[in-house]
Amino acid sequence: MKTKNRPPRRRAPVQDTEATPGEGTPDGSLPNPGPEPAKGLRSRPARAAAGAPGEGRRRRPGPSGPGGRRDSSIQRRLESNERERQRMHKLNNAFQALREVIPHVRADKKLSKIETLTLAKNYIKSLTATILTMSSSRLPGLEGPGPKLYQHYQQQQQVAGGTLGATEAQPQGHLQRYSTQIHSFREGT
DNA sequence: TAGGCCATCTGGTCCT
DNA sequence: AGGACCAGATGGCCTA
Repeated sequence: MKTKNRPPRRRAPVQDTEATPGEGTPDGSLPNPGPEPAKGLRSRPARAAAGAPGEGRRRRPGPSGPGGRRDSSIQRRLESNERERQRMHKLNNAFQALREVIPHVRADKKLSKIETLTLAKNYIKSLTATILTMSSSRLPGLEGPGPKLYQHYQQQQQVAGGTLGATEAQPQGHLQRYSTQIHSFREGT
């Protein structure tokens, strides 16, 4: 298993190998805003540096076509890139916040995104199972939140799709699955 | 070196 | 119309 506690990386500022030095990239984070002859997709300098290996994999040119982009179009694209970056940063912040509330063993190792989501899902399920167990045991056989909660839970499980296995449909299954998963992460599998 | 994970760019589509 | 969202593509970093 690999560790994922790398320090946060930031992609090296794009320095267009094709762009004329001194042009564009006002903050270093922008790609070749220069007069790129608009292959539509050739904005990544590394791509060009790599000799455009995926010639056939290129996406088709944008609406502007092979004729090149106008300055206003480039400006809009750069603004869009910046918004997308901010959006992804927010998403990553949310992932980090989620990591911090999920109990897991490998405190020294950063959970990957997929691990975070998977653990969170099973953690929620295990908490749900715990609540159901506690509430139903407190008021056994009497009208109270317990039985209703459990009925509601079962309904939700059915609505969630019949794809759930028999074990999955039972509260105890979630606890077991979650603890098993934590254990597997600890083992690094 | 291969594979996993990630950041970023980009064009298309959906939504307000 | 403009921004948000999404998915594909690509390259960098890191570990086994």
